[in-house]
Amino acid sequence: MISNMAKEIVPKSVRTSLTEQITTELRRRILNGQLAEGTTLRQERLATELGVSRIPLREAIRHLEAEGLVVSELHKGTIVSCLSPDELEELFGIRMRLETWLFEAAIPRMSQADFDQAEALIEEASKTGDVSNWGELNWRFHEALYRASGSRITLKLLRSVHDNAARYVNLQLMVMQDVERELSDHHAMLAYARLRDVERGVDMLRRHIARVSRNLMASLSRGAEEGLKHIA
Amino acid sequence: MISNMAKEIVPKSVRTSLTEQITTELRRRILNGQLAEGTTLRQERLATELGVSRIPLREAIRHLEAEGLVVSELHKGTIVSCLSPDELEELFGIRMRLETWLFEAAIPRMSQADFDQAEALIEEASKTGDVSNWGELNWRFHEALYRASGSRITLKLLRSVHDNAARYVNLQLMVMQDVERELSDHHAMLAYARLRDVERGVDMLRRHIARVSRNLMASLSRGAEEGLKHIA
DNA sequence: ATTCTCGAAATAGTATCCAATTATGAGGAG
DNA sequence: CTCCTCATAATTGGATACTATTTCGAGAAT
Repeated sequence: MISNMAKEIVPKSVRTSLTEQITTELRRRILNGQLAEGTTLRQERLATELGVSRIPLREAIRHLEAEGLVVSELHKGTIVSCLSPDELEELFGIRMRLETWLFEAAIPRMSQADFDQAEALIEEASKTGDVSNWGELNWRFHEALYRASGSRITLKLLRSVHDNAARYVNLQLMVMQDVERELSDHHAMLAYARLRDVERGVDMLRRHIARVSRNLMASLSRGAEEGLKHIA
Repeated sequence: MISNMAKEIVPKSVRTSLTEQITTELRRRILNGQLAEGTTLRQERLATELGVSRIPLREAIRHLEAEGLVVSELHKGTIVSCLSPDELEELFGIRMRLETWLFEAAIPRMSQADFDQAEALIEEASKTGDVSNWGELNWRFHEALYRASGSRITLKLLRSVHDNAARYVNLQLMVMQDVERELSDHHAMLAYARLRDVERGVDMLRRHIARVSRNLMASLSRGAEEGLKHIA
């Protein structure tokens, strides 16, 4: 009985398989740039480094492949995937269509707890100077805004979309000016949500996504020009 | 040289790993109902039956898990996932937002080959009496309509959404009347695309998705009532 | 009838081995 | 010097055997 209760101290929901832990770790490394795009994932090297065998490692790689973060080619191995500017823009197109939908459904249903959490996440993001986990905080803020919509599946899908884009967003210089603009957008969206103003809130979100996309694409093409200069 | 050419007779792109083959086979079984929702996937039994070892089988299962077709619980195994009516409706919501977007972008760019392929798929679907692969043909038709949009990522994502819904659509009685209505919708969408009439084409698609969703949900609630009657 | 215990069965993970393919690199032909 | 060839190393893909946990159900004890 006592041993049984002792077990329950660690609830089942937090016990995770090794595969899942490896997936999370590899995803983290890809998102923060530790594993840059194009890097090949060597099975034995990674397995040794992480102190695991190849079975859970390979399962984790398959999971990341399904998420689009890596691509495998038969007998050649797995590399961190590389998105073209068009594909990157496509991700923002998906965000635009799905997030405005969820936000519209969520605003009338958001609870005080939702508001508080979103507020806290803005706070946390404005305090931390660490750029490497901006993507994580950014996603958690957006998720907090949409969770009340109850759209579990779409949220899971959107997290993957955010993950795929976050690498490049993080990669951008992301000057402090940009960060502050993002934060002020977030403040505004939350404020409209508090007022239950669906129309202005959704419109704010729409312009927010459009601006982030535009800035990123502009930054990318600047980077491409720099690259050409470098070659010349 | 000659041996080199002989190799090329089988292009690299069609050589697939065992993991991929297993994934496809399991997905097929889930979609056609051979593996009903709630069924547990026994690793050793399946591995023996398919004549493979557990390594590629487990990788395939992880892939399907990422697609949402199965869910795993630590130490308990993997079962074919089960969607609630709300979640099913959510899938159609995603389709509505993303497919209208893609179709709008695709119509001005569709080639004669795209039209021909879509036409052929309608033909094929109207001839075959086999309901079990209606979902596959249905998806391939829609994909043919959207491919010209060039949105590779969104298409991949939508295929997964279709797969998740197809099980339930197939499960429905899907009386011949419904099938004919679907086919006539498809004909109309293709016709508007040929006319490059974006507005009417997209509107047709929108109503098409809404009707399929409505029919499915109605059929489900009828089924639930039947279930209650059966209990009583 | 309820609870407890124990053993069977399944999953999770490790270690090791082999086959198939790809990458590499030294050496030769032009 | 460059390009091609071919043997060899490295890597992935897959199979097998084994151990450790955990779940779950049958039967025993109360």
